[in-house]
Amino acid sequence: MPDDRDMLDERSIKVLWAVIHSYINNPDPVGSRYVTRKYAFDFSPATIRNIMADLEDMGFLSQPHTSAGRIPTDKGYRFYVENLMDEMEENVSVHEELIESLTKRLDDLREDIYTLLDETTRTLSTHSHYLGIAVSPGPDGSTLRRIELFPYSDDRIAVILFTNEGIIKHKILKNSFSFSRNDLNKIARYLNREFSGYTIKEIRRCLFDEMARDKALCDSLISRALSLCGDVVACYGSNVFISGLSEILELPEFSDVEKVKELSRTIEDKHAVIKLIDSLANEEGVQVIIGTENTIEEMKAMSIIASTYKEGDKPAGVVGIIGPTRMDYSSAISLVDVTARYLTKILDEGGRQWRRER
Amino acid sequence: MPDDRDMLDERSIKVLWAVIHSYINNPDPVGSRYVTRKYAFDFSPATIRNIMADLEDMGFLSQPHTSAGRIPTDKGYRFYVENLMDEMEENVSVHEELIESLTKRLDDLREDIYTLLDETTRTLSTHSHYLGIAVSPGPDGSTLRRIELFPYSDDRIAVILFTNEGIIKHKILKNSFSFSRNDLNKIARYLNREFSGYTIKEIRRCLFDEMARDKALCDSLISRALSLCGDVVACYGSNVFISGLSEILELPEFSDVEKVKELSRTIEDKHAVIKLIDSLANEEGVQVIIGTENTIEEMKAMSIIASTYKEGDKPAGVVGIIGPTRMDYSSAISLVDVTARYLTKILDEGGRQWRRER
DNA sequence: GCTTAGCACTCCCCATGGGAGAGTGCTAAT
DNA sequence: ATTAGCACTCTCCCATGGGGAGTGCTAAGC
Repeated sequence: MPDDRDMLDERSIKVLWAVIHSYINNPDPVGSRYVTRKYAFDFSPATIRNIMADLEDMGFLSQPHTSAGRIPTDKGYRFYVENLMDEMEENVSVHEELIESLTKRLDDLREDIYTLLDETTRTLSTHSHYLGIAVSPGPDGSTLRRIELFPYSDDRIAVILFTNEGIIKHKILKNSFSFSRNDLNKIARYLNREFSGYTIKEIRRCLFDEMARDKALCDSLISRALSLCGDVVACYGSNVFISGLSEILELPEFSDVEKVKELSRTIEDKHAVIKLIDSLANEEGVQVIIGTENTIEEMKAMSIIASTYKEGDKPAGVVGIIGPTRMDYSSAISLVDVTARYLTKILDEGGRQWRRER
Repeated sequence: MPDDRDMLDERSIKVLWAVIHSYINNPDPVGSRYVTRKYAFDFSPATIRNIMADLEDMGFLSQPHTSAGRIPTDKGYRFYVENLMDEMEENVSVHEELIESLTKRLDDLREDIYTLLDETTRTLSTHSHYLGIAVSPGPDGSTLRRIELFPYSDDRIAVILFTNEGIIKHKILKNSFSFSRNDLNKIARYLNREFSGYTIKEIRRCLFDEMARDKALCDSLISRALSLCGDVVACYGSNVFISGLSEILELPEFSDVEKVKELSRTIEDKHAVIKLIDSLANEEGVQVIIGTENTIEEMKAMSIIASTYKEGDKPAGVVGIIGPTRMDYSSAISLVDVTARYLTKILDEGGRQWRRER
């Protein structure tokens, strides 16, 4: 909202920033006297009071009750994130430490992205003291690298799926036919030739078309191969990783048990979380969702910082931080940014040799 | 403690049972008047008071403060679990419902034990309203069914491990040699011939012996095969699944946030949980650990009901429930019992055709 | 006209204290 | 051995009131 930006003079902006800055560090309503003293304004508390009253009228601040100090509204935080954060603060890059910690913890895991993401959420949460969250690539983020088949028991076969992103999925399929190992090798070769390099989503669509079109075509091995592939690809979904509950419980926001219950119910519901995060999956760079901007009722008191990590130049999955609206946006944002870039780099190194021109 | 049993006459036992029964349903200290009325004793409150005072002297009950009612001690619960539970209560088998729910949710998952166990904890927690917990088979619970190898990239190979318990582990190994697919097939055949049917732990020991003994023997393919196998087997560990935090937060025990923090810290530490559970892994039947009997400091206020599930007749992993000491032991125990048996059955059906005589 | 000092006012927070209620232990009577 | 009666203890709840922090408004000052 560039309008808002224009509505505020230098002085108001400074006051708004001071209130938010103070409130982020300490969740007490901020009073006029405190602002003048702590932030060394050349005005008396009375002047600051007038300014704060104006800011409240404009919707940037609010009062818990008459005769308490002001606290930022979601709109206030939004303004802060968009206009104030960078210019008011020299962005201290304490991120060497983070990168070091990421490197140390993640470097061995680059072949197994699920463990990798799980560890990532741990690192995010210990560094931010909020919830760390990660979503693994879904059907349109994962590119098939290879598929392997072999007999598992008399009537079952094992399918192993490798993707460029380092995801390894296995599935045991019950099959009415019994395939010889040779058959399976042939099928695997066929599927690899046909589908590797495509995303799971593309493969799904392709299978769908193929089957619709070629019902007549009855090369039985191929049609069996396709249906096999369909079975595996059908249940391909994102995984969600969240950690740091004990971190976030330390915040005064969660001294009320009801809040804790609400939060734990929400994050136990993976579907809700995926829905929440997926809307961000196609945006570039770090996304910030503040409080009520959120779609999930139980999360209206929380903010989300998220960014996609990529495989090649295609968005794969999402990493982020969930914390209270009173969040240290500045460091949270750079934390998420650095982490997403780091994951992208890891995937890049792992996937380079495999990426296929199309 | 058979001594205790003898120390208590019929009447005292009835009172003890009444106090525990009442307290389990409602966490208020139980008074003498309440006991006489609610449990239809033929004595006056004064008599009950005397009995309760005796029970307190013997350590079965305690008072939060003078002039409050009595609450059970851990020793009281222990006595209840060992002597009173079965005889005082007709064990209502509401477990058709549970089995149905297990069947519905788990039947499709029998080939993937991790998802299976995860769902199991969910079922356990929704039925008990406590925490559901499951530990997957560790090195001495898992029997190798099959090992598969194939090239993954120039300098890496993929190893897939199947166990009788339905565990499928994959690992990407960086290797200084480059193996041809043919080599890998040979190696896999060799390893399967040599090791399938043995537990991971046995394989570890065996590898160790072999390598020590046959350092001289330098059939290079075999020695490479062994070292390959060693790499995979080395990092084989148990997984822990826990769910139902939001269930357990509903209990009045957790109206204090400190308690919640403590609990969430504890269950976030998988190592501690494994340590806690592993001690039970070799016992038969359902185990009950009450409050301070526990080794972990933060869990002294909790009880654990756990049972091993088996593969064949060998204990594989553990399932259980974690709740407050004031737990509905009776139904928790049969819940865990039924669940463990069900898992055993599923494993049995999946593994029968594969079990190998030795 | 902007700024500020002064002041009355509002509202939260917390310590205090008293009363109701529940339950006990003891004693004396049955 | 059991029980009625009673004094006593302790918690919980609520009402009360003072202290403190902060506001809004008004009128005076630059």
